[in-house]
Amino acid sequence: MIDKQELIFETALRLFVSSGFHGTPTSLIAKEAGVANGTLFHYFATKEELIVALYVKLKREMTLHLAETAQEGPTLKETLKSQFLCSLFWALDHKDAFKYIEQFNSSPYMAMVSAEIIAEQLACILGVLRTGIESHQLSKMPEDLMLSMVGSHVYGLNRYLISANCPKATQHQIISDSFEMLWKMLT
Amino acid sequence: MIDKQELIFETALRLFVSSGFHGTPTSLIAKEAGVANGTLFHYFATKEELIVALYVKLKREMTLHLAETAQEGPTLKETLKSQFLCSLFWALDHKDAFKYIEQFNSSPYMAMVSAEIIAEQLACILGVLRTGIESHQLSKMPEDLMLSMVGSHVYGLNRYLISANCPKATQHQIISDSFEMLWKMLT
DNA sequence: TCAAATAGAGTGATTAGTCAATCAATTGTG
DNA sequence: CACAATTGATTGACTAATCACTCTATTTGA
Repeated sequence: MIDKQELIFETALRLFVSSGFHGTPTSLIAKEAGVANGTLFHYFATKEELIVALYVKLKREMTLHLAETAQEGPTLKETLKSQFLCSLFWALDHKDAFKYIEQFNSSPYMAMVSAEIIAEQLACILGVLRTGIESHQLSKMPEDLMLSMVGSHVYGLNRYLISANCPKATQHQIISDSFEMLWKMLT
Repeated sequence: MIDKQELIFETALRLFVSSGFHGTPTSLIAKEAGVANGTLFHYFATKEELIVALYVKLKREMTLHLAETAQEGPTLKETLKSQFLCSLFWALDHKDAFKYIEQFNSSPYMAMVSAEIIAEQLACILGVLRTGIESHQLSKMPEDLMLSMVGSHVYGLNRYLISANCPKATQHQIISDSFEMLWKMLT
């Protein structure tokens, strides 16, 4: 038996990214997912609930992947680099997911995500940064500011990689170089 | 005589930022702007046209402000710093405009803005970066990548400043420090 | 006098969400 | 094992409301 909820999620992701929240009616999502209109509302009470649930799901998947894949290195720098690389590789493998997260982040729907959920996503990287600041390996600055800087760096680099569409080897080189830039910036 | 078009722009900005594109009907924009429904469509043929026109207008204002305010310094670093500071001060003074631009940037409406318009906005900063790369004062890397990095840095810092809501003096210190970080990263 | 600006009621299409009716799977019972 | 009983998933026609946009009449200003 196919998982209809998952089907709805996948279809919604694709449509929301290509046509926006407004531009995709729930009826179309249901149709393209091959389920009945009512089924969608069996799983999600409102369209808004679907939009938010999809965001939380994608973030969870990203965080989970990071937790499973990123290696704890012998030095702080290597640990951070591993997280950096894993995040970017995940994003490159999940372009739609990444676009959706960005779109959602700067939309008013973002206000509907509880602080706990947000904190849950950041815990992993926050731990590393905090250690770095405390041990004076990283510049002393507000945690949130550093989080914001690192986050923006990752997002910006990813946007470039998606738009530039260069070969894999070049991509890896750029990602690696970018990490060095980031590291120089943080220390 | 009050400028109704400007009134519509201001109201639309406020409502779109607080409720999103979908969440704000044109009828509400007209009502809150104190004009008739038909007047809105006298100035903008469609809702989409209003959304895009508002974006272009805000970007123009931002670019114009930068062109008027940023100083050409004796060194490349000082020129760049001036642009950096001016951008951030403008953003702090126009929080809604900044949020709107972000929201628009990562929405499918962005695809409706012509390449020329986008290039027009970037010309100013691009000139400085290009000079820097050519004169080997900045690291050698793709122009677009550097643009993306600088842009993200500005956006990320601004998001932090808006959320942290610290006193003016602290803000200025953080902005100044952040520029040093950015400079370290680029060289 | 005329064109542009403004008004606001009206319209047709769309859409989020409902609901009553099946269907499939599981569980309880003699 | 047979066979109700129960539960939750699924359907798709339906509706009430909304919304983008139109139309026509009126006003304004040069």
